[in-house]
Amino acid sequence: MPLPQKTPMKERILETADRLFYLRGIRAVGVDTIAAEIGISKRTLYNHFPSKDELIAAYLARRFVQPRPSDKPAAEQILGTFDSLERRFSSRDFRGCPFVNAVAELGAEDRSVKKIAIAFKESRRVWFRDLLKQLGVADADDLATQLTLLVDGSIAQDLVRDDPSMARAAKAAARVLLENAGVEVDNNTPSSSPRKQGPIRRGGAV
Amino acid sequence: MPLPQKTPMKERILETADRLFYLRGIRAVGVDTIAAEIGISKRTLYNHFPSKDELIAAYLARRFVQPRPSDKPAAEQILGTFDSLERRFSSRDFRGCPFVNAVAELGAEDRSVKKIAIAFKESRRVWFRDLLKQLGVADADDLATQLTLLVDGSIAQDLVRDDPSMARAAKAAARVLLENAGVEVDNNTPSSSPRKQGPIRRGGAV
DNA sequence: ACTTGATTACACCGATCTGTGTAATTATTG
DNA sequence: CAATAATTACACAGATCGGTGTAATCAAGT
Repeated sequence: MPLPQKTPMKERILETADRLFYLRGIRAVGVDTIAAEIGISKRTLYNHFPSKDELIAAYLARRFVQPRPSDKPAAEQILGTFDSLERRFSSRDFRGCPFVNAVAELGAEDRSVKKIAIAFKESRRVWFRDLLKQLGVADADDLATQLTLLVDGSIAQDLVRDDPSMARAAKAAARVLLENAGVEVDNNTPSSSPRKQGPIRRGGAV
Repeated sequence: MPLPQKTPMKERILETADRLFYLRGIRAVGVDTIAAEIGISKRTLYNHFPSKDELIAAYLARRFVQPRPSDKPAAEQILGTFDSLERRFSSRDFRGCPFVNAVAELGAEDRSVKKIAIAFKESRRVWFRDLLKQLGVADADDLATQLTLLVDGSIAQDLVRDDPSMARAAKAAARVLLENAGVEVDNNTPSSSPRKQGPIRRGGAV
C-alpha cells in the first residue's frame, strides 16, 4: 500500500537523488539504488527522467540556489558567509561543494556539468563583488575573486580534514583582506578575534 | 614483438594508472583500460597489483611528493608557490588536486584515501608554517593554514573555470596576508608579468 | 641446454550498470 | 461507473566492471 505522499513523485526522486549523489558520489549511486531508496520501481524513475544524465543535471540545477538578499550591513554579510560555512562544515552531511565534486568526478568528459559549475561559482563571486561595491571598494572584482578562493579553499580543506575550523581561518583571512581594502570591519563578530596588529598597509582602496 | 622497455613493468603500470586516474577520474578508469593503454594483458597488471584498490593507493602514494628544499628567501618561496600553481594551471593536463579529487570521488567510503589526503594537506601546511617561522611570523600556524586555503581555493576555482589567473589572485591575497603579518615582501618578484589582466594590486605594488 | 620466472592469450565468473518492453494493477478524474 | 494516467512487477538486453584460472609462450641466467 503506497503511503499517501503529498510531495509529487518527481520531487521525491530529485531529493533522494540529491542526497545520495551528494553524499556518496554521482558515479557511485545507480538508478536502482535511488529507486529502491524511495521504494518505487525503476520504471517510474525513468518515466520522470529520461536518463541518468538528465537526473544529474536536475540535481545540480536544484543545488543552484541564490543567496537570499539581506538587509544586514554588507561587511557583515560577507563575513557571515564564513559563519554559515562553519555551521555547514559541522554537519555530518557536508561533503564539499557539489559542483566542484561533480566536475572532479565527471568534468573531464561532461561539458554541461562544467557549465553549470562555472555559472554557480561566478554567481557567488558576483554576490561578493556587489557587496564590495556597496562598500565602496575599488577593486571589488579582484577582492571578490580572492574571497571565493577562501570559500572554496576552506571547503576543500574541510572535505579532506573534517575540520570546521577551516571556516574560521578563512574568515580571519577575509577580514584582513577587507581591512586592507579599506573596509571597516566590526571586530566583535563572534569568531576568532586574533588581535591583528593595526591596519598596516598603505591606504588603499577607498 | 615486445618493444624493449627499459622502465620496469610496475613503474609503467603506475605511471599509466596515474595519468588515467588523474585525468579521467578513478572510478571512470577500469583496469582493462589501463592494461590496454600500456599494451599488456590484464593478467600482468594483476601480477603486480593484487587489486585495483592497491593500485589506487600506489597512485596516491606516488603523488605524495615533498617540495624540494630551496635556498631562496622564505618569502620568495612562499609566493613562488603561486607562480608554480599558475604554471600548472596553464597546462592542459591539470585537473585539480588528485587528493581532493580522490576524496570527493571515494572518500565517503574509503578511509585510507582520506588518510593520505589529510597527510598530504598537512605536509603542505607544515611547509608553509616552517617558512613563516623562519620569517619570524608569530602566528605561523594560523597564517600557514590561511595560505593553504588560498592554494586549494585557487585549485578548485581553476578546476571548474579553467582560469589560471586564479593563481595570481591567490598570490595577491597571500601577499596581503604576509604583509599584514609583518613580512616584508619583495614587490618586484619576477613571477607574473601582467600577461592577461591588470597587475596584481592596484598601482602600488609593482 | 635447462630451468625459472615473467608475460601472454583467452575464456570465464558473478556482479553491477543504464536502459527498455510489456502487461497488469492502481489512482485519479470526468 | 468509465476513461485515463500513473505506477507496478519483472524479465531482459548489452555493456562494463573487478578479478581469476589455465596453459602456452617468451626471456634470461646458470
